[in-house]
Amino acid sequence: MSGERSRSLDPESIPRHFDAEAAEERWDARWQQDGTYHYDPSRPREETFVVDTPPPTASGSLHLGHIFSYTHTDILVRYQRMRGRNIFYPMGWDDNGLPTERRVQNYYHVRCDPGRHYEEGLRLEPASAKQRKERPRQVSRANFIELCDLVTKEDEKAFKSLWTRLGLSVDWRQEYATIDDHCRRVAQLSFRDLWEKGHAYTVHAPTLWDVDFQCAIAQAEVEDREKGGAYHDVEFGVEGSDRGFVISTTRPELLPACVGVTAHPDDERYRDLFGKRAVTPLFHVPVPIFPSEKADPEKGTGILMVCTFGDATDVQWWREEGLALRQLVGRDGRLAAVRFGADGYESLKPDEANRRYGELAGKSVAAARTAVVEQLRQAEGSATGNGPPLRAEPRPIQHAVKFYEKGDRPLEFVPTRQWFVRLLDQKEALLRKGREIEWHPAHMEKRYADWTEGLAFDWGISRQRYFGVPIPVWYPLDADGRPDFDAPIVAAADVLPVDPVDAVPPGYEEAQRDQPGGFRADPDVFDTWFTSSMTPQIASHWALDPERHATLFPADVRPQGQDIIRTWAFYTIAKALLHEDVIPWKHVAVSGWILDPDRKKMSKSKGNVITPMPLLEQYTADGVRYWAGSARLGVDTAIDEKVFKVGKRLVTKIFNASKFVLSQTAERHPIASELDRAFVAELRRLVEQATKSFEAFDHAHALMETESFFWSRFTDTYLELVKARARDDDPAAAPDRGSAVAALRLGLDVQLRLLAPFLPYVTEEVWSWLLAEETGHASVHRAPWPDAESLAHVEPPAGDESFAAAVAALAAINKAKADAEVGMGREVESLTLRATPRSLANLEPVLADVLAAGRCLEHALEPDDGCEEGTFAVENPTFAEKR
RNA sequence: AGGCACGUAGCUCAGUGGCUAGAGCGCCGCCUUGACACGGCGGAGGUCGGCGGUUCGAGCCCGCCCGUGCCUACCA
Repeated sequence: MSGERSRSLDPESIPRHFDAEAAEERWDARWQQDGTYHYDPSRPREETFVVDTPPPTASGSLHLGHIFSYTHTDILVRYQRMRGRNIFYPMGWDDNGLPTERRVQNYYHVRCDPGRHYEEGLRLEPASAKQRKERPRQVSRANFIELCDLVTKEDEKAFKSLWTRLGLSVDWRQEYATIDDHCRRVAQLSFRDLWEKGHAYTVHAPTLWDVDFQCAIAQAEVEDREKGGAYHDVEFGVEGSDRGFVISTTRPELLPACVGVTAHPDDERYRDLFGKRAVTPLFHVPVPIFPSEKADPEKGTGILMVCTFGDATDVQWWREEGLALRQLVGRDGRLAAVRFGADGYESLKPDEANRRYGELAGKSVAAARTAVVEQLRQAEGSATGNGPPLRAEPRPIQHAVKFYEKGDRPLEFVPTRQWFVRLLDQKEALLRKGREIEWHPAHMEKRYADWTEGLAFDWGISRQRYFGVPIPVWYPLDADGRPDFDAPIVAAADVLPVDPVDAVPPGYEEAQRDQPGGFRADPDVFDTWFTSSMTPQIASHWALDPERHATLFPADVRPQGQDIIRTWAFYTIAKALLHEDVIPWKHVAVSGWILDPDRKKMSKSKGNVITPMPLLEQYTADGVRYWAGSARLGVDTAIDEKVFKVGKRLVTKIFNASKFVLSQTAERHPIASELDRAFVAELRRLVEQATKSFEAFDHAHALMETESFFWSRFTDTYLELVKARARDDDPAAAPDRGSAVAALRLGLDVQLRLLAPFLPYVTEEVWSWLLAEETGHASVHRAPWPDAESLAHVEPPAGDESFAAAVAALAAINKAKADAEVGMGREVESLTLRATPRSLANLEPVLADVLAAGRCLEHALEPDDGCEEGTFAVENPTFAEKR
């Protein structure tokens, strides 16, 4: 050896405490400036790792759930980056949809009128109190979208600053918003492709309808809510007979919309009625009585009325039995004005029917219900002539009612014209694709499969909203001005994105808009999922840049929450299937829920949302990331401040231990002492385990193993054991000292790399002190992930047990000091170590380090076969006086 | 009602059929040590939800039950 000394850190140059907030700001700026997280488009697909980042709802509130799942993704990404992968990690903003619409309507006091044309240069100020009292200003869809853009830009800033503070290693050059031109183009191209392939169709049919938003809803947006209701027992008559029967209904207001009556074919009570006609009370409408397997003899009275439309089964019966259509509930949720006795509204007593219905028309569903019940109660003479048609007072029940997930009133089935994507004929293919994808945890695939198997409707993709991607379609109008829905004009690929309200279809002129013989624009927009189901293709520039698409699609991983498996994951898989018959990504990583300390799911409606910034300030970004990183994928996790605290403690410990290790200096010598070689062997096992865990998408396990090693194998043990040797000034001890300093530094280097994906700030901070220069890797986040190979230059230890023996012997000495209630720094004048001969043999090559760490002056060894293998007992210790 | 997951120390969680079931926090006691008192050392703390089965051996596998969460179904 040349006598050259290792470079070292002047501990005086390092602040006493780690200023995390300053470090976060400094490193965020530095990473941006250096392009540390930039994607390199020149590298091939095999070296690239593509993340299909969830675009957060820009107008949504920030809460801890965001931190949780996005941190999981970032940890995985940072690991892959250190493995040498070229990371494609974009960020999108999901800004179209209802939440933004509502905010913009309030903020500017405007309403969107899709029939209007774009006003160039329209600039609005936030509405004043005076303006709010006036009628809202009507603006075109394009202007409305501009306003939405303005508002969401602010929300995006808030998210971006949170993501930056949290240390997400996103490439901010790859940013998109689901309403921007590029996303609109991709969504409309998607529609074109589906139309050309025959997967998209338009039809006028009963559809799930929200009466407040006056908008169609897809199956995936429906949720059940337990609501109070009541069974109303209502007597019906039988045509040409003095018989009657009683049905039980929870929706008496639909009585005037009754178009049939059904019971189970085997039900003895009603068998003789099949084929006859029932007569409804109050309205005296004769309706067919037919048998149906779907009627449950156990429910209610076993016989029930079929209305247009009370529920999904009514829609089915209506189709299968060819029943009449009496659509009373309108798009606004109020009963329409109709006349009984007129075409399609047969009644045996039209005058009475119209008198009664006149009291209902124009009423909301709820108000009509009250009114009908009163009529049923008051009406004279039931069919059988014994009392009013309401045979008993309503019996309250609790039952599930379908709601739009963002809605306030129950959904209705209303016949409207909508666009659909055929999915029912794709179930098998969808299930196959689901099985091709690797789900983490694996059981999440079952959720997807369950949903897919339970699919009851095709995907309704048109929405009667404004802030969304317009459906790029016009309809030709015939000589009477009626649209031909069977021959839609779909905009050509090269004019996209297009708003058909402003653009004119080929072969027409603007003057022909809405004129007989002219054309009419489709005023609707796509379901927001229609766009967000394209996030992998949005990033890869599908259908626009084949070369980029080939490099970035399919993606490697889709991180997401379990609540949107049936929407985002499902629709994304469907789109990739329908467009290119491929899977959109190889892996899905599903994060669990955040639960509040009472184990309730955190949600805005429960009011138990925790905002992340105060936690970041109190526990540092690394501390918060530690909390997220310690939770496995798919496992629901309670918010527990203890865990944040532990994370912060780990950050502090890393800071202090690094300061110590890097300030040691010695002549350069190879790692040759037994304890040092034994430590490196332990380190090597850790590297193998952590790598294996990461490869299995188990970041939490990798963190646990690394953290546990750091405390119990490094700072509490190895570091204490070599401390004295690392500072030994005796020239004869130079090789041993050099070995110690080299091993300490290697140990720190490796552990910093293993912890870097979890704790990017503190690891980068201490890395920058010395290791950046020594290793030639300016950022620990671009340094290679350690592997067994990188530790192969250190000779394996002579014995497998020497490290464990050293740790156990030191623990025994520590315990002797604790028992004697003296400090760990106290010198031991003499002691006897008793252990099995084998344990003593294991201890022999590392004994000097143990005695130095225990500050033992005189010692004796006592072989004893009676001892437990691997343990040491300290006997007759005598302690020096306190210095 | 069906499905999936979970149930381990006071709390939060590890645990690959194989020694006496682990960690951290919290609790108790002790220690100013030279990287760190934002620290260290030691200790107490368990019927692994219950019952049965398979096995030489079960926290782990199988069956039933109880509890929790979620998904799906349930609107007459």
